[in-house]
Amino acid sequence: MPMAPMSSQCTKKETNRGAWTAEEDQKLAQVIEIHGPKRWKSVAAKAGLNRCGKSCRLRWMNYLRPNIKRGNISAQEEDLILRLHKLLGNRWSLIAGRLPGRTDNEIKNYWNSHLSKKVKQKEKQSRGLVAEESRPQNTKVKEMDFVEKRSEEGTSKGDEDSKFSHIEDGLFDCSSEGPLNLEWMSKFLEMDEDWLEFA
DNA sequence: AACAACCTCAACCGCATCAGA
DNA sequence: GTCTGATGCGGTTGAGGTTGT
Repeated sequence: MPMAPMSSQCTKKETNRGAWTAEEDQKLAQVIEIHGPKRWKSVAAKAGLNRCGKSCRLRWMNYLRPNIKRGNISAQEEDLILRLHKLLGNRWSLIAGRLPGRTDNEIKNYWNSHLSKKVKQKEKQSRGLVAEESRPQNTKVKEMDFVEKRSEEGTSKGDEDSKFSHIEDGLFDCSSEGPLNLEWMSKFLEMDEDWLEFA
């Protein structure tokens, strides 16, 4: 699939662009099997691929990596994405990290094509329902308050990450536990509003 | 059948951050 | 401390597929 002009990092020489061929995939997978998924520039060179390292990394991460699930996002996964997005915002890589076999790109695409519409619709509906109740606070508002509170305390962009750090690094970090227990995560996320209230 | 409008998703871009020299 | 290249991330694009007229 031909794309726009070359990025600055791929201008040095003529590089292949657009859709990957099966042959390219095979070459890339072979080299990564031997050398591992690092030093992408040299991986591209070793594989004899006329691709920039960035492109190879993306292809590996989103398509060739082992244990990648493709398509058919289950209702449970969808629910999890919705909850995690409510909690973390557009931090796709973090959300993907909690969904074994799913990539940030896939989740981002799924969100943009399916869930964002669903959420908007839901919001519209609930807005209509709660209009009379004049209830000013929903979870999102609470979350924004929390972020604002933190920024008042002098948190910068770098510190913004730290507002999640106790979650990410502690009880929320499942990376070391092998395959994620989705049920457990869903249950945990049921606590998200309580957590935001607490924060 | 033909065309338009819409949808999906692989791939690219630009920027931020990290790591090593 | 600074520079530079590598890596990672979120946003965006556009080809190809699907659906509607």
